[in-house]
Amino acid sequence: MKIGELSTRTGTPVETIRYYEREGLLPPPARTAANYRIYGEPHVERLLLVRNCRALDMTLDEIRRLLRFCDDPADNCGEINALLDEHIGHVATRIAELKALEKTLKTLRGQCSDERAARDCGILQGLAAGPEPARRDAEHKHGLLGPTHG
Amino acid sequence: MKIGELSTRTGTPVETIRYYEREGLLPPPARTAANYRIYGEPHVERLLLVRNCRALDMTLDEIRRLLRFCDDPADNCGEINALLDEHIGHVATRIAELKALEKTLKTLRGQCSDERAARDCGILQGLAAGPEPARRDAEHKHGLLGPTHG
DNA sequence: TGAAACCCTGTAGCCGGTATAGAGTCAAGC
DNA sequence: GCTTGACTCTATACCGGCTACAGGGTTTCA
Repeated sequence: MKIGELSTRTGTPVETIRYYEREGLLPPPARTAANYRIYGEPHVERLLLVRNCRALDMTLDEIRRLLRFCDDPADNCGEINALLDEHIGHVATRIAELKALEKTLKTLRGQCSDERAARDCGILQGLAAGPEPARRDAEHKHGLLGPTHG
Repeated sequence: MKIGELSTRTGTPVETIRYYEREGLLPPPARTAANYRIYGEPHVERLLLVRNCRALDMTLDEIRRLLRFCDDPADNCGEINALLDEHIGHVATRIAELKALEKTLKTLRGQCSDERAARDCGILQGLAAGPEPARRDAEHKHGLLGPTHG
């Protein structure tokens, strides 16, 4: 099948498929005389595996590590377990961070209920003062967990 | 004060300060004869406000909208309240998404407890099958809320 | 035969920075 | 007055994970 069919069968944009190939997540497929990529069932399976992992918010690097085991199915799977544990840790950490954030935001929101002149707005004052002074110095590193906004 | 002092006083890397200036979050400061940026107290306050907002995971665009009210303090602050409500909504949505993710990941993790050959690993099998088939078609758009990993 | 739909490569953009290269400037010590 | 080192400047490239072109070539179907 050509790339368009692989795209519809996996729900993956064509450009993303080519991107994954460049990134080494999909092996370079055979080509027709006109240089069109030609895929088979194994490619479908591998791409679906990649997309499932992405839906679980794994990085491409984590996925690359996982795919090594598809290529060497005799290897001990301990690393898979470790990788998943690590990833679950990432997600849990991020949830905790966001919950703290939500609390701060709600407190801040409570400082101004009605509509006033901006200079009297408790929210703006709260933001200028610093909602959580301790956070400021803390380098604010998410580690592998990025911000909420893209 | 020069940019280095503004940097240490606000815990903001020098490059980031220049970046904020380019992005219109900080006004272009006065310059010395040697073209060095010179800042005063108002710059410190404004930069701290920006950094506080970033610590709350607001986008630079949201912060720009907020800063308009610092520049026009007589304006009605209704939009500030709306902006914050919207942002709280973003965060709440992302928390819900991550909790669902965490659940899926934990279920998946439960499929392989001991160390076996990768071909027999329940996790890898679960990933190949697709942990949550319904998600696959759903375009998987986070809206304004990005992935967990940076 | 000709138009539409597909495919190719290459490049640039998104966000919020971070990290360089290469040059200029300033303060302190000798 | 001269050197050393810390600071500053601009400009540019890079990160992840795509997405969106531009400018071509190919296939398919009427």
